Amino acid sequence: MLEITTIRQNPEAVIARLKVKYVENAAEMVAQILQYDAQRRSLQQQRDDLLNRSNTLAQEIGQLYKQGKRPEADALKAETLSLKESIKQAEADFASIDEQLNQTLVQLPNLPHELVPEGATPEENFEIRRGGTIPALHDKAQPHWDLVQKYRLIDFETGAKITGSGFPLFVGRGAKLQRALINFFLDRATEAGYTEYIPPHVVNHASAYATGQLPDKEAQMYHVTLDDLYLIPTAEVPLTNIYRDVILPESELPIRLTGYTPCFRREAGAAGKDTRGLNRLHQFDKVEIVQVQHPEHSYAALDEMVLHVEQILQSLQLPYRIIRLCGGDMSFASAMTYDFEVYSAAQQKWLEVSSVSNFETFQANRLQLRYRDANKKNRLAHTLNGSALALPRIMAALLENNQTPDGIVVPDVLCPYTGFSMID
RNA sequence: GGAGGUUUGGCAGAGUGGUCGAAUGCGGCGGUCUUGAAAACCGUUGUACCGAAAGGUACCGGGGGUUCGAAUCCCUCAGCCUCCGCCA
Repeated sequence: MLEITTIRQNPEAVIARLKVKYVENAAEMVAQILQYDAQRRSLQQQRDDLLNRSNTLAQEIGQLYKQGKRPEADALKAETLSLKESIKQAEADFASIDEQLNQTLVQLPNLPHELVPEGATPEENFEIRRGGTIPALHDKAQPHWDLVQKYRLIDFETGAKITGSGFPLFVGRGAKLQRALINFFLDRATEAGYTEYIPPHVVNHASAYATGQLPDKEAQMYHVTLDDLYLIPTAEVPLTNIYRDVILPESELPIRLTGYTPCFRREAGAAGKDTRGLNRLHQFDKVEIVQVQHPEHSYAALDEMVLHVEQILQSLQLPYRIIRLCGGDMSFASAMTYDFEVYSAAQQKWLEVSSVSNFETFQANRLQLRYRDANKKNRLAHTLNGSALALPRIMAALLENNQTPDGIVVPDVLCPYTGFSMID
């Protein structure tokens, strides 16, 4: 959520920035917000004046009672009766406009950073660089969904039987390889200074709201209605919410967190689209990295996170490319996002395996995550997060790219984790 | 799941219908003293919104109610603790 003061101080700049994200009705929304804001302030003044009068009267009545002046006190009570009605009305008016202001405000996306390229579709994203080499596969190379069957690594059918499609069942060396990747990613993150957490996999309404999953993306989450809890779509939600309603001493910044969790996504409306094999699942594993940063250092931190992810891909020897998303392709809450894609050689496709974003104060504003600066002023911190990394598509690319006529070669860095160097 | 207790400022802890945004202690910050530090002493020390300012308003776990007036009384929800039950 944008800060109301930013909009109040420079509405034109806000509208101009939102154009980069192709928000068509930005001008209308901003105008609406400014109008609500003005109304809200005037209504607060009215309400506060009435409350002030009521407080004064109550005090006077108390004094009069104390002095034994009952009749005088009772006379004053008469005024408070009508005052009560006005206060009730004033409070309702204020609450209603406050609610409307908030509802409009949460619908406004974050402002993109000035380096974000203008563009509406993924075609207009900006490729930063590439790394690794695309392997030349042998004649009988297969896509991963055939490989996992051939070597009995993942059983999609039984997963579907137990739960439904998109819930894979990992088996034997497939399970071991998955666990190896999780441990490998976590070790890289903790070596880079991230503190490891194992958070709850289910969150309440307040947490889902604070990181922006609610109210807009409710359909993306599995909802446990009996307890009004949500299965996490990403570890970002519980990890970032550790710092909800927190004021940090400036000296504690930056904060670096990591955690492995399964992620649950309903993917409503995505049925049939790239859903073969591991490409798109309802449950998948991911290691997430999160940073809480001083505003002055958040973009350096973003670069650092990009480098972190890049080095992991390099050590796995996967061909990758890094893309800076254009305004139209960026998420609602992000000010700048880098996507990582790896090349899945048998599918002959680039697959998104990580997304690293700086949210600046957008998320912190909802979280009420602040730090106390040198002048003892509380300021919103910057939050960043990224996948490091999402497992399924890494697994898909590894299996496809490393297949040989004799079996699938396990990358060197993973062998200590798997205990085997070849799947045959 | 049942019974009881509890939830107050960074922490500890008082307050049980009016002058309480809230005593006191610790911690923090500033100062005096000191070559420096400690100790001692003095001062200061919550958050948010409105306002040019003066000042105003709200917040004592969340929500609602009683009352002219609620941290204090009532209802309700949640967290924590203890005992019982169940259980990995």
